[in-house]
Amino acid sequence: MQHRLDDIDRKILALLQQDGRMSLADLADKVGLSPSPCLRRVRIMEKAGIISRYVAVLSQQSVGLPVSVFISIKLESQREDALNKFGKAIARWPEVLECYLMTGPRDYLLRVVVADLAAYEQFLKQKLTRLDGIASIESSFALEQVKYTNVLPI
Amino acid sequence: MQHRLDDIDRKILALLQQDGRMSLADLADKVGLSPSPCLRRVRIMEKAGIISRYVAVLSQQSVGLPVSVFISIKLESQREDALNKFGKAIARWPEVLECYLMTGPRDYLLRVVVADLAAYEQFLKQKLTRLDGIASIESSFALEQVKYTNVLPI
DNA sequence: ATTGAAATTCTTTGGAT
DNA sequence: ATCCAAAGAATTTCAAT
Repeated sequence: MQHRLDDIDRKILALLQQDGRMSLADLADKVGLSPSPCLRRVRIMEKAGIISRYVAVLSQQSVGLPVSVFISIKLESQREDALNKFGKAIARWPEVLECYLMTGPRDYLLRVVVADLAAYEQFLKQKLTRLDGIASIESSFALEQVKYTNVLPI
Repeated sequence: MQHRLDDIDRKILALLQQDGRMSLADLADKVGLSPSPCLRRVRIMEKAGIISRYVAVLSQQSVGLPVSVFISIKLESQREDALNKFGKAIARWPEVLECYLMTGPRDYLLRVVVADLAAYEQFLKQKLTRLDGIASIESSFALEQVKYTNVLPI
């Protein structure tokens, strides 16, 4: 699973993180290879799971889902099965874009994306609060997305 | 800037969010169009900014950056120029993948990605705490990324 | 707005270094 | 491990509906 990345690999990753549809010819050119070894490297990194997937990133605004809500959740029990059960339930809901198990007083941190406050209320009432084992919920709203990138500082 | 999406558009977006490299032939087939009108729709949504970009998503683990830290920051002043200045400084640092201006007692919420605790300490000491105007900082660590997706529930 | 086919460009394979 | 060149796919354009 461990794979030693050299400078060319890192350059390929940096470029593909910025433009996942860059043509192989361009990519090869920019890293100083010809297309076939460049493709070879890309395929190796895909198979190794270094490149997980290629996706289109949409604008939340443009599709009518401008609101990000961060929800901190404390469970009644931190036993592993309780945590796992909760995690699985959460992961099924499409409104939840990110979910982290956290250190500190709160167990989970979620980023939930909705159209407006009414939709958020619906999510809370019809989904989140119907789960068993929640001790407390705390919500904060994002007024502005100042930065949002997938680019890892490799 | 407003663009009315029909069912086919939404289907295209759903598919491209899951696989940004799906071939046009496949995509067209799955939404019940021939390639050219399908491409037309994609191009329109790209130009309208609905599709912001195409990217490769990497595994944090595999590239040696397994740690996500959420940092809540309160500023001394919430004046617009103070907020903007802070936002711009934050956005420049590659360790910061996400940054939100928030409601409530904390002004900013950041997701910072690092290799380990030592790298986090470096980030704090050499970057974040050197900014003027910070009243307080609070960090929580993600033990596990339970869900992380770009797929918006359109 | 969509079709279907032609033209172009890109990806992918394989033999040679 | 990389290069070059040929083969195979895919994207993109355009005249017609």
